[in-house]
Amino acid sequence: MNADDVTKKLQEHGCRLTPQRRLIIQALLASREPLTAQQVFNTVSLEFPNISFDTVYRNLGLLSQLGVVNRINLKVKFNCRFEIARGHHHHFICLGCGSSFPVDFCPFEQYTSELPGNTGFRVVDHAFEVYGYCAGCNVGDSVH
Amino acid sequence: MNADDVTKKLQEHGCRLTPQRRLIIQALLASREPLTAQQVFNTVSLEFPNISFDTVYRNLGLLSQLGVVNRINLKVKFNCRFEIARGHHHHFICLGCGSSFPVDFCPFEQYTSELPGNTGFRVVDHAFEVYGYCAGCNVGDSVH
DNA sequence: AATATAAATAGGAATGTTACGAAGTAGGAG
DNA sequence: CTCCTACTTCGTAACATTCCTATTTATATT
Repeated sequence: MNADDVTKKLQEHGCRLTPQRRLIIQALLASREPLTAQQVFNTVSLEFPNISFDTVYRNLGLLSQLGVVNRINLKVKFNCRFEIARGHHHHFICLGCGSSFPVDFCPFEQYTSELPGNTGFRVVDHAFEVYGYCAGCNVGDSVH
Repeated sequence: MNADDVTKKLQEHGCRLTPQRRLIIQALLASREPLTAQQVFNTVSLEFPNISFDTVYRNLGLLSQLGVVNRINLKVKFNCRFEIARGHHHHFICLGCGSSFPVDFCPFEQYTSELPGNTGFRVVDHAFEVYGYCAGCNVGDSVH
């Protein structure tokens, strides 16, 4: 998934390619980690100071719907993160510093193969996240 | 995990059993679905009209830390849900109506067995969620 | 190149979730 | 019964996300 793929997908759905949208896509493409809406906003603001939060959220929502961006909800905070869909994968999230690392293992096939027959459910998405502490953050957690 | 187990766990950690706390636990125990903080608040408010949101959040956080409650972050909305920890399981979440159904399949063992050796990560938690539409909500989703 | 129009934007206000600090309250050990 | 400390309430605030409306603009079509 590169800039052209995204552009094509937008055109297919009659969506326009505004400078704001282009910059949002660029920010996601340039990042090796999933970004929060705030982070996208910050990045785009550098080149486009007047962009509004609404625009960022609207576009992240649109791109997610088009399937060119993955929306990830983490246990860490109550905000989600977004990343360009480049090959299906999941995430290890460090509870210490918040950084995330790709996890190639995907449980979905095994899940569907073990799924009992006609449940009436239509599955469209899934999430698998692993939480813990990365090498730099290996500190204990305690109550109180 | 029943009311006594929770009580014992609280005592073990020097935590008191206030009426508010008791009602919050009761609400979670009585529900077959994970509840949002708002839903817990609503339920408890019926018997304890003066309870504050802060108390609800503080207690849900504490109970999660003690491991008697699972905190679940869903892709659906940016709020989390809480449920009494009764046997490890995951969730199918309906994108139409928001209801959730238990999923017994857990990918964690397979994940750890396939995990390459010394990564420096210390894993403490994981999440697996399946999203789709339940029998009652089987409608398409479209852009625009 | 000019035009029309549907789509997209900015800006601000609104909504919803979660957290924090201070001051008072009460559970339960002794 | 007393005391200590955990706990609660209340107000406030931080933060994420969405809604509203007037305005602008990308792009297809002339």
